[in-house]
Amino acid sequence: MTKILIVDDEPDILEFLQYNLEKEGFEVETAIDGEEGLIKAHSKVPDIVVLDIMMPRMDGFEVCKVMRKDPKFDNTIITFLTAKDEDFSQIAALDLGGDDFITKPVSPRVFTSRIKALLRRHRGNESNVQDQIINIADLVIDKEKVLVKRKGEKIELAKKEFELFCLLVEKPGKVYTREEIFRKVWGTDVIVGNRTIDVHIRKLREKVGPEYIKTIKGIGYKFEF
Amino acid sequence: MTKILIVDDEPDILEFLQYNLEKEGFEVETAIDGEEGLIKAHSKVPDIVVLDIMMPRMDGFEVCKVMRKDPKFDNTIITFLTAKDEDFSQIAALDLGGDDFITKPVSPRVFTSRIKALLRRHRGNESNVQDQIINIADLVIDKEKVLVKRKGEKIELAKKEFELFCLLVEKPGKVYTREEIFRKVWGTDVIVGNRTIDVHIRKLREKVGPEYIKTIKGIGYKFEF
DNA sequence: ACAGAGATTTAACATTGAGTTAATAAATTT
DNA sequence: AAATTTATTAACTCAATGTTAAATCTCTGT
Repeated sequence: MTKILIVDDEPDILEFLQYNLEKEGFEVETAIDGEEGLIKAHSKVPDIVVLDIMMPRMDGFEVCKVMRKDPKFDNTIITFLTAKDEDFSQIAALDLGGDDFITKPVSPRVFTSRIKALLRRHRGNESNVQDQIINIADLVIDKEKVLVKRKGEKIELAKKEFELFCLLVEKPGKVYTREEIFRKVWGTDVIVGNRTIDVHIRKLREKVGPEYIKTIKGIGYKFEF
Repeated sequence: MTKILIVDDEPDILEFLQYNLEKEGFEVETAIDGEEGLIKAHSKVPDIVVLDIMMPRMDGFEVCKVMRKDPKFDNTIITFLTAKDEDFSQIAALDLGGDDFITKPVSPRVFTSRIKALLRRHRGNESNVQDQIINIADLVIDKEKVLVKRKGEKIELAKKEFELFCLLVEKPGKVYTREEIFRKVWGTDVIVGNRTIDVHIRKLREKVGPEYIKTIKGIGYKFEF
């Protein structure tokens, strides 16, 4: 399901856009100002954020700037809503890392088709891709690309390391016993010595940082942040 | 969808042209001066760029000159907008690698039909062609011509090589397993030995350069830049 | 149908590095 | 402090990948 966050200080517009997008099957969140927008962006990690530029408390440019610094939103499309005559803002919008801007006023048909176009352009199809990307703490784990990013910095993991890390990350806090890890990562038929996991855990701690994987002595390991 | 970028310093003209072209089903981007034009050209890689000549910050000639140096825009048509009396500029326009010029003022009907004519001349038909051209890193991949260009230099790939390369390029970063590659390039019915892919990858690295295709040991290959 | 050229596949061998082991040190529990 | 569990390190192993050349297949033009 594609998540869209709309941030605008005019309740009418919010309602109008939300109604139309939901009719098209999108999952819509709204926020009434920049600060609320940021908070919601962090909790939901939407696929697209639509930002009005002029807003109280924190304008759209600020929100975009903050978001673009956070690698958590590397896979998030940012679009601005600009009044037709604010030409200046259109340049700024792209400079700040915005992907597009939509000029107000806009018809619902144009708006939704614009959103769909953005999704098409940015990814293969408008859904079922984001599931492959886990966003947690200051990490982005992209299963399709077999890649972990920490604060935007790419970390390359070997196959087993990646599989092990995914296992732990997918249930944060859950403690996995060695037996469980062997079963799920190595499979039932392979038999390896019992120091093997330790070595992999060590490499993970070395590569992604020691703070994420915690040892529960006598039981196993867990992902924590 | 055919993408058109219009660069002009008069907002009225932008709006006027945008409105008319969008009505005809084109995807229109606009920019208010040469610099913004260049930025947008780079991010969107339009099929046609319509450049006003006299603009603040960077004039149309400059923009054209910069674009024509970049092989990324080899498949982009550049058209100038000139005032009726500026004969001198019409010559210059073509010398600089422009494909056509349109004299202002212009009626919407004339303008859109002119654009369509350019598309017809330059390619088969007015749509569904540009999708066949992928622009990434310093590569241009033209599916119709079955041709890869690196920094403007032509690289001829054999059929299978080309198909394999396209597969990887179309989702940059995504790691394709050997099984996936076999299924998508060779099809389900053909069975070939397991060194076949390696040999093709080797040839690709030899022809287009070793830096684009990366091996993820134990998993597969990915395109990266 | 045939020759020739190029594309594709196979096979044989070389190389690499992920995964494992084993030996030892450190930490924690009893 | 003895026992148990985990961490660390470096060396080793082998399956996966890289490389090369030769064999086969597929076109294309005559």
